[in-house]
Amino acid sequence: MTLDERKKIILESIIRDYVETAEPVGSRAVVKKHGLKISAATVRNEMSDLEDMGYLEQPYTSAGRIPSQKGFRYYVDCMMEQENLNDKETKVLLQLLDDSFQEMDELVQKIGHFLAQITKYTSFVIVPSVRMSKFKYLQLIPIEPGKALVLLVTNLGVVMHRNIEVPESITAQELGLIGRLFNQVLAGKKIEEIQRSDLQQLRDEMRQRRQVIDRALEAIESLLEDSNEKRVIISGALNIMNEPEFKDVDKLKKILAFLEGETQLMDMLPESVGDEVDIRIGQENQAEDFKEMSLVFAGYETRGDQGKMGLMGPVRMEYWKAAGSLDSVREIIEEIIRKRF
Amino acid sequence: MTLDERKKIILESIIRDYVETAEPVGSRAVVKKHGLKISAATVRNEMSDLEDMGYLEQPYTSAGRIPSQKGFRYYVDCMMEQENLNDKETKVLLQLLDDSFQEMDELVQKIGHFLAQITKYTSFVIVPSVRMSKFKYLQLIPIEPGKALVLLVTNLGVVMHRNIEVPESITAQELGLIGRLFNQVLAGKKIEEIQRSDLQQLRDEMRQRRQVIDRALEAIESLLEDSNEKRVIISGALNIMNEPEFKDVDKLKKILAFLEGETQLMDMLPESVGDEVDIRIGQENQAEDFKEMSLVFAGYETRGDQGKMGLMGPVRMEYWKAAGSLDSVREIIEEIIRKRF
DNA sequence: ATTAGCACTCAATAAGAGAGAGTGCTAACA
DNA sequence: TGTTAGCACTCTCTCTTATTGAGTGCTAAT
Repeated sequence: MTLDERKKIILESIIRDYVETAEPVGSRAVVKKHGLKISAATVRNEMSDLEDMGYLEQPYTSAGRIPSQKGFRYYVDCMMEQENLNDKETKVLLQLLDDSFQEMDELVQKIGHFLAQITKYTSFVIVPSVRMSKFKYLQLIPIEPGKALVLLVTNLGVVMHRNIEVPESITAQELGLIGRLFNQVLAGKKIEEIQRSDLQQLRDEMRQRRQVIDRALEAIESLLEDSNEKRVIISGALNIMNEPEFKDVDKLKKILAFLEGETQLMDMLPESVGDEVDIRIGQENQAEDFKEMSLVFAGYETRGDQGKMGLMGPVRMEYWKAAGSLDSVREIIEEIIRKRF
Repeated sequence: MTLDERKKIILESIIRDYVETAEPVGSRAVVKKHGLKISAATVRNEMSDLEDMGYLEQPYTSAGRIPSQKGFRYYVDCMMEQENLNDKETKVLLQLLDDSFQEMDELVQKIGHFLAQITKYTSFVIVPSVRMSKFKYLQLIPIEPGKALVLLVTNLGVVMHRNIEVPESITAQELGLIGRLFNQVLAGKKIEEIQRSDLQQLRDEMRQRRQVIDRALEAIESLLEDSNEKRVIISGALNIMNEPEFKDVDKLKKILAFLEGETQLMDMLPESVGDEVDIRIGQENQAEDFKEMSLVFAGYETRGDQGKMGLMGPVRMEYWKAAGSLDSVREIIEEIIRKRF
């Protein structure tokens, strides 16, 4: 389905206007705004056509028109030009990331903040799963009699730790030895591929310290579970409150509650995101409480798992800016990740 | 200033009613609710007196009365009986804390959740500062050529880590040695008391590795800064949305924005909290954006620094429940902390 | 195909009319 | 002297009823 040039101009004009003002747009406004050489009556006819085609709708007889979700979809698919970060914004981002950050989590936090701030929408960033990164180093550190610390470092620099109980009789040397053996066995393995069976031989060799090995493995498993849960970082949630469509507290509550249950957001996203920025408009979203929101998201590649990031706003959203920002940010941070990790 | 018995009953009755319904309370309602043996007219006279004294106010001529902030203050100071956790709630809490938690942060997170859930208010918990805990263990772990990990464990089990750069030439043995020397020098010292000068001798002895020692110190310092920033954990912020006084989005926004800037909340609290649960009603709060909220908070003692926790809600708040819950929770977690740390 | 003109529609706002809850005052009463 | 019944009065809330104005859809002329 393709529209003739004039209809496109009118549709775009209405979308731009509506996104800006959140008010229905009338035929006169369309003519004035774009200084069109045609009369309001002509525009009215065209608008009527566009409504019949489903791209516009009328809140009530004889109000102006607002773009339907189908209208936004058409615009996004066939007409929209992304608006990437401008020089100033890019500079801000680079400066932000220039300060040394310690690990992925910190980087990702900063990205989230930046996106929310620049677009005035709500951002989310999903930290690439530790599961996909590679085992680099493990150490068992005696803390006090009967207690030790399992320390795990991956190729992405993520450090995780957990306390375990060990027999009081065990010596620092022994713990050190066990750690080194772990390292030998697991070196370079993907974290998610670590299996108890990998350590079967080790377990057999060290009969009397089998318990410690098991505890360490349990610790690793529980670390992975924990780091799975906390993978979504949301910024600028309060920006939603500035949108007139959410001046109603009950609507607002639904959205914020939805965001609080972070897994719900994750569940809406596809397993893996392609090269393009992806857009979900209103009803296209699965979750019932999210059908008045739009979602713009993209993936970013890391050594290991793919990360995801995105922006959320009302259906009346500046898709061009959101998509463009994500695209620019992706490029910049993929570059940084390549260098750093 | 003390009130006669009947005025007290009437004040309490109005407070209880108003807290429950958020509506002005009339004289008839007071009589009915408490099955008083006096007439509505008499109550009206008493209410008029209470208004003159400043404990009640009228939204407009010939509406019912609502308690003034001064009224709440009087009630809280002179009449209120705390309502501690009941058996069921206590059981829930104990069960929640029964699962092994790894560190203070996790414990505190759970407490926060619990408080918010049980009271339907917004909770905050301030994690005791790492500064006050004691140095227990430090290790320098070689990660890859030119990079090492500084690992710091305190007596409260807090583990912090940070990457530093080291000369490529340095060996694992050397790093281990430096770590051990750090341990000797710093053993048992309060974290906040660690000074560069403590390590002067060490620096002198190890001329050619001075740089590594400096880097490690810098890492420790930056760790402390980081852990200072993130000390407030807020739960149940969305509960505020259920209060009718915040059905207006702008008011809501102010409060939520206030909570987002976590230091603002911390700045309102006294340095150190006494034995009693403390209550700040409405205007008594310093912060401009918080003058329509009330704050109920208490300290909890740990080995080292004092932690704080509290509940926030509208002025029309169930102070008895909030204060009682905090008191009970304090008792329970201080017990746990004594055992665990 | 385009446009000017005009009647028509419907939300938003304002103004007015009860209704109802609750008070304050007065006068009677224990 | 404290308590109470009775009643007029006040003020919000809600429900109607105009009024306004933006914007459309249709018709007829260009």
